[in-house]
Amino acid sequence: MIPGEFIEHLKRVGVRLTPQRQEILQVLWERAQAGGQPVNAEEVMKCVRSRYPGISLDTVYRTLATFTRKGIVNELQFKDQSRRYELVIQGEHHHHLVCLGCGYVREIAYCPVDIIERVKECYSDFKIEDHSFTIYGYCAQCRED
Amino acid sequence: MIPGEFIEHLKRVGVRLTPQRQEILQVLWERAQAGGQPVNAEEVMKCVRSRYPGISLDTVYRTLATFTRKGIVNELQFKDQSRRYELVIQGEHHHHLVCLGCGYVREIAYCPVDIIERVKECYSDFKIEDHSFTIYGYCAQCRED
DNA sequence: TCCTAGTTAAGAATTATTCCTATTTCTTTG
DNA sequence: CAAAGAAATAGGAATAATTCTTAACTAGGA
Repeated sequence: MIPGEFIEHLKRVGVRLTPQRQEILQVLWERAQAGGQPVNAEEVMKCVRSRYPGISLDTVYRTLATFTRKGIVNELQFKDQSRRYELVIQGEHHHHLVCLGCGYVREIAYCPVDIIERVKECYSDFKIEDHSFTIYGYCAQCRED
Repeated sequence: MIPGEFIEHLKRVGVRLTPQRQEILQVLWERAQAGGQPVNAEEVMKCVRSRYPGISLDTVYRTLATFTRKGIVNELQFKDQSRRYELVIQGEHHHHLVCLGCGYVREIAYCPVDIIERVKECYSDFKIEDHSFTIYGYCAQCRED
């Protein structure tokens, strides 16, 4: 999807289209194109402000939450204390390899689907909504510390 | 390990033994015995204060960080914003099933070791330290909302 | 017993996120 | 194309979680 298609999608699911939301979407899109490092709200605000100066941090948080609820954004929580976000590229699913030194994030294509299936069977009274799998460690640059 | 053995272990690795630390360890131990719900710092403080009234929240945080570094405690980060901790029972390794409604945590015995191995090969320049795997959803009580 | 490096309490500071409220603005409908 | 209503926004205050600062204290070795 390109930003335009996301916007179509948002309209369809009844999300009102404001310039703030469009700019936020644009930033997420550019991030995804530029290697896919997840962003936190603060970073999104800074990027958006270069084009839309008045935007408030609260709006960024609210919008990211809305996008997450509508399924076009993934909300990630790593060991550091801030939430990070990434655009959901349709047909793609991945997990993360996170450097504890510099915070750099790489995508892992593998997903433990087999375990999720097993859990679905064992705990049939539990309705699975989501899952996260993250590997932490040190990248080549950071390991010599 | 019983608390005494943890204390031996801490002494061996050069962690000074203060009454605060002993009480915190005791609380973690009792939690582990009582079903293993991970605790956050606030809860630990409350429990400890019933026996050691003066303890500060800061000490709890520092101690939990120390225990984590020494490998006797696991620090967990779920989608809610507070860190949770659990005693490391030797020879045991597990992941978590977390209810997004009530926050109840169940242990999952399975671990995606195969994927971790594959990642170790693919990204040999990355030194893996740790990993987390969490499944989110709604438990039987919470799913009827 | 004394010494000292490591530890603590208390409160201030920081960081991340959410809430409040008056104002503004999309979008629908007339 | 104007009006109305619901939803969204800015700005700042509030909350929550965690960390920092500093002076006083203490465990454990000499």
